[in-house]
Amino acid sequence: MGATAEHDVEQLRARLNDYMARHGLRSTEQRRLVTEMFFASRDHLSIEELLDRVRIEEPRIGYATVYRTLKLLKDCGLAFERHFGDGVSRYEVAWADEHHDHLICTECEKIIEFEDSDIEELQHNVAQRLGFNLTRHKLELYGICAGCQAKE
Amino acid sequence: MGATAEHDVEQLRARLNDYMARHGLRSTEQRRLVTEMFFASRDHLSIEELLDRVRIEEPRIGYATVYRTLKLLKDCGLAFERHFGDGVSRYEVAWADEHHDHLICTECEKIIEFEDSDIEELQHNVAQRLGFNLTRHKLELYGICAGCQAKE
DNA sequence: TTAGGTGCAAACGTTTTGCAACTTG
DNA sequence: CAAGTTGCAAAACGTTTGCACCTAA
Repeated sequence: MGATAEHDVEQLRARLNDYMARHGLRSTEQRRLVTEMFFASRDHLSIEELLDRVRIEEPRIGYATVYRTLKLLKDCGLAFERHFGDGVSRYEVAWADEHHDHLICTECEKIIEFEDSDIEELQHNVAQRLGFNLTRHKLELYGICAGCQAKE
Repeated sequence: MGATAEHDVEQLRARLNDYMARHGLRSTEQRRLVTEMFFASRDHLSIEELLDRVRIEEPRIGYATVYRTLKLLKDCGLAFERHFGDGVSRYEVAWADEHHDHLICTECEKIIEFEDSDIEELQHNVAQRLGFNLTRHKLELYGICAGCQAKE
């Protein structure tokens, strides 16, 4: 755990607990384990990848639990679900202080995250012009990364 | 068929025939039917919707054929595959002279297409800055459309 | 004590594949 | 006639669900 660029995990826990309390949901051992593992992840995890990590600590967890827990996190806005072309759903933590889009290399599958507030502003303009009240967006750029360009 | 805003279907056929010739693929009755129905579509078709349309003309076509034909069209760059959140893949024609993104109402599922060259320019800037050679992108804006806002 | 959660396995819906029969070039 | 294509049905895939048992509050 470095000292820089830490996100506020405590805030996520608080938001989750709040949501669970409001909905009469319970804080179980499995749920805590799955959410903590998820909050600690830095990637775009598939259910299976997350399950693998969780099972290191508690091998008896079934994957229905992971599905259900991620659905919960999605519902309370703490996880985003992404689809990058292969058949699987991937999830990433919805940090309160961060929004980013994705730049994906179609050769090596590397995924770079970026933020561009100019683009976001233009998106809001477009939506407004067409009468929409914008809630979220998804921007994915596909191309060949510098490394793969050099290899060719 | 109106006189305005016609796309060049002939060009699509030429590109397809070229691709098939280069890869030793054959022009069958089914393939022609599926591709023509697809080229004539204006929407984001699911496999099932396309199959329904095709079966009006030729009821004996199986859906594996439609899947395989759309994979072919995808491979030669004449069709784009889209995922809008429900489980199904949707396809749209990759017109050479057109590019657009999507604005999706999360209430009524209405999909509006738009183009914004300013956004596209910024996308290219971002990609360039990160060393990528951009080949395509996907931008989806989600929100509530004017009609659904009024209803609430 | 009871509403909610878990783990398993079966069910689900979409997509892919193996194969024998058929077509295209 | 050789190689590609089709239609069917079965398999595969990721995901969801029903249920009996368990557990947090």
